[in-house]
Amino acid sequence: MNSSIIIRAPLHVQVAERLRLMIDSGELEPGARLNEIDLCNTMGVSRTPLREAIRSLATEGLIELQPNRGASVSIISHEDVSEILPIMAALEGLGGRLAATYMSEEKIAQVRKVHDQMISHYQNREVAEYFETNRLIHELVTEGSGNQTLVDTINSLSAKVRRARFSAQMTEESWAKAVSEHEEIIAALEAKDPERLEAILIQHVETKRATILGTLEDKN
Amino acid sequence: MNSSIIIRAPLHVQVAERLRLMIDSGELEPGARLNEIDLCNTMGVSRTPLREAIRSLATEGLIELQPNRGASVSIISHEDVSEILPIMAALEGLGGRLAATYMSEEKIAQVRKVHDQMISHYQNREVAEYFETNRLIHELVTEGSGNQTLVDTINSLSAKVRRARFSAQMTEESWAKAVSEHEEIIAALEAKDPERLEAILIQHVETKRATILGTLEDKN
DNA sequence: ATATCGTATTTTGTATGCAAAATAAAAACG
DNA sequence: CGTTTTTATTTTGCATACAAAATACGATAT
Repeated sequence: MNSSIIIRAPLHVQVAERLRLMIDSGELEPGARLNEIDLCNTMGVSRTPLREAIRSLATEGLIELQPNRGASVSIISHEDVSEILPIMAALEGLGGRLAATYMSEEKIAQVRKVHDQMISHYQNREVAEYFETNRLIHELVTEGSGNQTLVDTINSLSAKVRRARFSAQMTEESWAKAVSEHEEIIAALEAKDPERLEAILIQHVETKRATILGTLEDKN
Repeated sequence: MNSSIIIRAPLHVQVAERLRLMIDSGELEPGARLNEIDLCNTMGVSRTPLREAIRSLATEGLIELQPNRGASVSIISHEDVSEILPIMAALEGLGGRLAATYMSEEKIAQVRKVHDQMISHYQNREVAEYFETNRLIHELVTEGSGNQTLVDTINSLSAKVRRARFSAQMTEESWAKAVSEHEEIIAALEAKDPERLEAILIQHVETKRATILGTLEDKN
């Protein structure tokens, strides 16, 4: 009885993941057309699984389909970000409220640990590491809600906003504000104060909104 | 110059729509396996577009994929509904808040009209018509937010909950409560009171949750 | 030189074919 | 008989082939 059977994911799933990565990393820029044959060659697969993957990403909204004209990486506009952020605020707020209620001590301690790392990265001005730990904290808090549908929904929206690439434009001032809000987040979480955590997280997204919309170049 | 070119949707889109309809109507029951060849025959298309459509619906969550074992209509569990409804509450609340702020007088009047129809259907105990007008009101309010991403997100979640088919179990009491909440919804909208509309809509979903979870049979 | 038309090439859309995996059926064994 | 093993059938996964649409190119006319 071998219970550890290796089930390798179907090609269309692997391809979808790889495409997602290429889009997220910027290797495939917004607006870039996806030539099926080229992608098939670089990935070493046939068009069938590639096209299936493209359809998936299209329903996720990462890719746009034009009949008989192929697919292209969807362009995230100023307006899109304006629409998405209020939704994320509401959802992160909900996530925080639930997390403050249901999260275990161990998980909270883990968030605290990552939080301290993030502060350290902030002090050392290690931008990439800061953003990664920042992202991880939000992920951990959201997961702390115990609501997987919520996690998935937020991740889907978050992936779109991330592609706007506003990060570089962050000022010293807005950065400091974000960090101070994070101090409040961890405090509310440790105090297990749902209403407070919800309010802070909503405010936090509002700060993010101000930062992004102040600097985002609309390429439409 | 013919500017009204008829662009017929790609087969995989048509197939996806048809599958969505079959799932929503119950023609394809939760858990039902999707035999590719059978579906190809009934729809008169080849496996390629069918499979592309299946992949799309899978990423939407309407269908579940098992590697080498095909696709089946995903089963909406008690737990899924418990996860989705708080999210819908937050999002409908947000939608209402925005709608109360931005919705035009004309649009509000339109909602009032449908609301009055709904009340009439309620009084005549016309269940199907009641549910349809009810759904339409929520759709109009959400659309009144002017946030298309929000509309799409809510619709996607709503489609999943709808498949739980709890409607028949609605009691006279919970029905009356839902109607009375709708009176408050229309009042808050006409009064253009964002906070109040948000609060009522959140409460309204909570009422729905109580109704559903009290009656939903978990088939897992 | 520019514009327009027609042709060639590329690219996408759909169907089909083959291989591998899973399921069902049948045979062999206890 | 029931259980396992073997074989056959079905079903899915992936690749390829062909058709239709779109794009690129070039020739012709103005």
